[in-house]
Amino acid sequence: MSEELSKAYDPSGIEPKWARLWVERELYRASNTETKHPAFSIVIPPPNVTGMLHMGHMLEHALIDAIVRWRRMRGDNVLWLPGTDHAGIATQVMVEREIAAEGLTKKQLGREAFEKRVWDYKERNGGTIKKQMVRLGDSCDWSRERFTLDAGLSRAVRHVFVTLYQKDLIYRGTYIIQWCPRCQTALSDLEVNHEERNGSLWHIRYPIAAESRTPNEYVVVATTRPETMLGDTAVAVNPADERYTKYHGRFARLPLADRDIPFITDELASMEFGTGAVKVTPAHDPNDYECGLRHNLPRIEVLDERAHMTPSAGKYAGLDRFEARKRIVADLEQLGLMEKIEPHTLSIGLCQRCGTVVEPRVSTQWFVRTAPLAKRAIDVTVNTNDPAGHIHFAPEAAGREFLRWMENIRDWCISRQLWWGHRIPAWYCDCGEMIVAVAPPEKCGKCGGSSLQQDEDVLDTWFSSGLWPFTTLGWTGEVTDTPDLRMFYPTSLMITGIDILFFWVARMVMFGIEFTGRIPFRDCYLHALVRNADRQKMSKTKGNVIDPLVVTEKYGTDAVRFTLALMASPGTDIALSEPRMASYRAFANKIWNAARFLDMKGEGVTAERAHPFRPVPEVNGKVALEDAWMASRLNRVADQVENALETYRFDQAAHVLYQFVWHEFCDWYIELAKLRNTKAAWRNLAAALENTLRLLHPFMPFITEELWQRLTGGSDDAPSISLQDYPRCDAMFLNDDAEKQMEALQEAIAQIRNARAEMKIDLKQEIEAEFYSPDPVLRSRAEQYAGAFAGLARTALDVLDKPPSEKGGVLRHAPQFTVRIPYAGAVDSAAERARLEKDLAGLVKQQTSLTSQLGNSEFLERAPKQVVEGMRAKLADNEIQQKKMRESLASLGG
RNA sequence: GGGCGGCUAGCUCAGUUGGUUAGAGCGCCUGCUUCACACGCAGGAGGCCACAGGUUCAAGUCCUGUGCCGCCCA
Repeated sequence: MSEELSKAYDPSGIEPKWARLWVERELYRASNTETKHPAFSIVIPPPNVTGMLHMGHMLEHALIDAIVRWRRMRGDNVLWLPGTDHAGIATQVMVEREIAAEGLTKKQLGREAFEKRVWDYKERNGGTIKKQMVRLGDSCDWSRERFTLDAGLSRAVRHVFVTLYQKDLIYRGTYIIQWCPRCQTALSDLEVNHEERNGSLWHIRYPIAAESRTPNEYVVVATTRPETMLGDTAVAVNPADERYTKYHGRFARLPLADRDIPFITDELASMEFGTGAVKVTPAHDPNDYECGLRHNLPRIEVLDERAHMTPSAGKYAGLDRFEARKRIVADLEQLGLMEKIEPHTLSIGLCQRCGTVVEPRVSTQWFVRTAPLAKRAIDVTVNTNDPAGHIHFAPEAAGREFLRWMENIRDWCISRQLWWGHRIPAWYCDCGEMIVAVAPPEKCGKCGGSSLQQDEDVLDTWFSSGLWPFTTLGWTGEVTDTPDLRMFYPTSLMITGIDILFFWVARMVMFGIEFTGRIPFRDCYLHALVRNADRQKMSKTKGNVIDPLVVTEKYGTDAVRFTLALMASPGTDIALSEPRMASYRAFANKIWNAARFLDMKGEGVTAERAHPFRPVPEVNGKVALEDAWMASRLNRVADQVENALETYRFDQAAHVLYQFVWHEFCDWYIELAKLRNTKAAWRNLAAALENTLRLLHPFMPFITEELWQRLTGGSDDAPSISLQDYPRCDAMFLNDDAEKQMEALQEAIAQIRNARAEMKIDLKQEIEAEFYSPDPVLRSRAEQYAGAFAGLARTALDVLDKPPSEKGGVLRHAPQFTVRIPYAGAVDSAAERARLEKDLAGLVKQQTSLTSQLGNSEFLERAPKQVVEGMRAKLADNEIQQKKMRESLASLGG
């Protein structure tokens, strides 16, 4: 190691350097020809090309990168393919805003010029994500970066569209759809969020039409949307509702519109809701639309694409929908037609993108017929033998959610009235013919005319991202076999947010099976949302956003990554807080200082020597207990981390590593090495640290790289820790005896420390203690490690070969040993007594429960032998300890 | 309205197929500049595992119901 390490870890001087070098050296370039190692592939959930990374991305990337680095170190041929999404509406809105600042609208600009502006915008802002990902150390293969509007990917989109159309899995039709009056586009059902709002239920009198000849006769309809009444074309009552039987076949006079509308009988009208009579507005309500079809009702549009009243609304024409509502309600009151107004909570649909209340609207759109596609998607999740493969979801609840949605799937509206995206490959001829084709047709196949207009609309962004796992590997529809596809498809794993399970995951599965005949990924891990410390959703408007780059600068990327991994409990949102990140910055600092300590000792380790950790013996030819213990612990930890990562338990993996590094490696192994101070001690310590760094690397890539380079010196053969072997458990090194003996010694030291603290004995003061164990091996270990007691507990240990006979002082018991501190002078007998009594009470409680269980014949018969034996042993220990404690109490007097 | 998940220490969360005195981090309390680290060391306090029933020799863990919180779908 060259220059000295700073006393405190400062990530800012280290992270950018490695971030840059990892990319420059192209360390993470995947090979599509190598066959010696299994391929492991993962495609990035493409962020919005003009966006910035938020905390959710950082979580996602921390998890992906952990898996990817781990797999790579295990020797897999790993591909993490990066890229971005054109994000239709989001991007278009940004550019619209930009040109609005210049006093322009997109219509004034025209389609071509507008599209050019968006591309300009993308050029200016499109690099941010990549820069951020590089900075965070994401180990992806930048040579394979993709964008959803790349030529090949666009070709694929057209091919898929045309193919589905030919198979009648895409159709064009006029239906009622979700419409955002602000974004001026159709939306899929998924893009509408429902929210409970306090509204009103207006009870309006609809007079019976003049032919009834009964003056002032009326029915009351209850509605949450009075402004749509001008578009009513019927009043529905339930066929079973006897209250209204007399109106069957008759008409109501629609107030404010002076039209007669028929009474119809339809299940739409619930006898329990409102008055049992409902107005039917087929042009503006999905249920009414269906009802209108059943009864062949006319549709009268009274709201236009901006949700303003149309000329059909008579004197209300031109008014905004909410203003129209006010006027209509006022006018009805004026006319004495408002029976009553009840408060009512209702669920309203909001545009996912802009929050505007959406408006159901009848229009001609393109749809994907999803049911046939969903069938296979269901099968690959429930059937392990589907020829397309089997997808495994984690956490499992996500898989169940996926299934439920697939089973109730509805057709997908895919056309969007935007100018940014994949334009629908359909052309219309003046003769009325429609041509759907991958390439622009030259002339109409029916009339031969060449005046063809391409469909104005673009496709839902999720349509192209649904193809992402294979289009990014070179699939275009015409090209279906590339070296990348052969090597990396189906991809191994998808890690993405649970919030886009239906938007994206569902569509990838359907498209993947339909077009490649195989599942797009084998495993799918759905992560939860990142919230702030108060469990609030982060939002710019609330101003409670934690910016990943800000906290990364403040605490270091490794600390933030580690926090996210540790908190990624399956199915639980992450309540991210700064104190938490600070504590893992402290963890990084701890690691740093452990390495710094070794650095000061001048102990480097070469890579060869450390693979795997094989402790060198002391000069007497024996491997020291703590070295055998460390070897055992390292291998066990490697095993636990591997199991955790294989099941995507990032939290467990991180937790195990944290405990091991801090409370075993640092608290004990380093401290013992200091006391031992032999060449073997330092060499083994360095080698164990090297192993530990490799174990940590997937979670804390930067600090481990920096320290590993310093520790090993690095080399051309070993340019990065990220290309070293990941430690794996070798059962040869597992050593239960060594672990048990170390634990006993640790426990004895802890007992003495505790006693000292209770007795308030200054640490500078050395004391004496007697140690006895019935186990001769443990006695000899205690003798051998007297130095540890001296160094770590400031205690001169006297190991006895029979239980302490002297009275007085303080006795501490553990199942394996007894410790007596004959330091009578300082004993606070009242406190000691209280303590013993408390412990004793605990033991008595345990004894009671144990004896009652062991006295239960059914327990003895039914419980496994192991459990019974364990309890017997426990009871024996318990009784011995109680006896010892009673003696101690007696010796205290009083 | 339908479905799902959660409720464990002051806070955020673990807790394997039911098995012996329920764990961690942060925070809190006490004492420490012990020559890697005060982003630290040592010690400690703190829990009717939401509530009520049930199954079982044995329940934080399984079942039923209730309450509260959250999410998804309509």
